[in-house]
Amino acid sequence: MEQTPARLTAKPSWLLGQLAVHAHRLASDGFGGVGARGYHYRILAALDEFGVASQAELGRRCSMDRSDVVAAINELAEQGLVERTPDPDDRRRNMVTLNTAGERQLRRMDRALDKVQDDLLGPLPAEDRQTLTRLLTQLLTHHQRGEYRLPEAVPPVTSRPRRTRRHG
Amino acid sequence: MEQTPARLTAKPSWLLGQLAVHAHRLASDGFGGVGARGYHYRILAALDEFGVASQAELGRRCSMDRSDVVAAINELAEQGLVERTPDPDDRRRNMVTLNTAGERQLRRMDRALDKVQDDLLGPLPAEDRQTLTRLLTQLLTHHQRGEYRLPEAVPPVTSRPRRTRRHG
DNA sequence: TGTGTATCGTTGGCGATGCCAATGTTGGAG
DNA sequence: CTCCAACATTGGCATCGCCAACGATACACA
Repeated sequence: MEQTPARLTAKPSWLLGQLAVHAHRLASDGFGGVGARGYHYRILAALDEFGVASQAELGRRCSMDRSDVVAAINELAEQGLVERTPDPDDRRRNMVTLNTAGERQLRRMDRALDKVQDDLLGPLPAEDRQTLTRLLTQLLTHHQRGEYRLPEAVPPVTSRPRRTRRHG
Repeated sequence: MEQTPARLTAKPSWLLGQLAVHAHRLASDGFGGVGARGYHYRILAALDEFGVASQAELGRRCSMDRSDVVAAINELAEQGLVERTPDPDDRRRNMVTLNTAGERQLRRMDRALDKVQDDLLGPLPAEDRQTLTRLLTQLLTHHQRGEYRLPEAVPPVTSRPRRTRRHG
C-alpha cells in the first residue's frame, strides 16, 4: 500500500468513513449471499421488533427517506417477505406486516451480520470493543439530537442547500 | 425520534455507518462551501504531501479507483487547481502537479475540515477523542492489510462477485 | 529481436445510500 | 368547510465505491 496523506489518516472523519466502507463491504457481502441489502435488513428488523407499522414509521425508525422505504417495501413484498395492506383506519397509510418468510430471512441476515461484527472488530479485545461501541453510541446519540423534531414554530427557511456540481 | 431497532443500535457496523453518514454530511457541507467534494480534498492533500504524482499513484494513495481519479483530476484541472502533463519518461503516465490556486483551495478545505472534526467529536473530552482515534486507526490498519499487494503467484480467481439486484 | 504481460489513462457503466421536490389523497384542527 | 399536515408515490440527483473494456506504452524474457 502506498502511503496515504497524513492529512487524511489523522482525521477521525477519514478513519470513520474508510472503516465504514470496510464494514459496508462486509455487510453487503453477507447480505448479498441471501439476496438482500442493508435497507431490507433495517425494515425487517424494525417490523420484527415493533410489529406492524406504516411506511412513514418505518422510515423514521430506520433513518430512511420515505421514498426509499417505498422501493425497499416493493422489493421485500415481491420476495414475499412482507405484506403491504391499506390501513382501514387511515386510508393514507399502508400497514406493513412481517410474515414467516420474512422472519426466516431476518434470522439469516442476523447470522450473517453477527459474523460481520466479528470480522469488523477483528483484532480488538473485548474491552476495546466495548469502549469503541460506547464512544460511537455516545457520538451518534449526540448527532441525532433534534432529528424528526415536531414542527414547532416556523419551519426553518434554512434547508441545507443542494450541492451542485460546478463542472463536469 | 421514533425508536430504532435494538438490532441496529447494538451493532458496531450500524453505529459506524450512521456516524460516518453524519461525518460525511458535515464534510460535504464544508467542501460544498468552496465548490469541492471529498475526492478533491484527497487528491490535493496527496499532491501537497508527496508532490507530483501519476494518476495511478494518486489512486493508490487516496484509496480511489483509477477512473474516479480521472474524473476528479478533470474537475480540479478545469478549476485551475492542478496541472496534468504527460510524463516524458513514461508516456503511459500523466504527471499531476499542484499549483498555487490548488494550495489555496487545500488550505480552505483544511480549515473547513478542522471544523468538521470538532463538530463530529462534539461532546467528547480530549481523552475519549484520542481513544476513539486510536481504536479506529487500529481497525483500519487491520482491514487494510494486504491491499494493493504485489502480484505474487497466480492472480486469485476469486474476485468478489458483483451483487446484482434480484428484483426491481 | 520479438512476444507476451503488466501498467496506465480513459470511457462508460452499475449499485448502494442518502436526499429532495412535486403530486394526489386523506385526516384532522379550527 | 377550509386549510394544513401527514402519507405514499414518482422521479430525480450527488457521492462514493467499483468493474470491464480499450488502446497505448513499458518491460521482461525467450
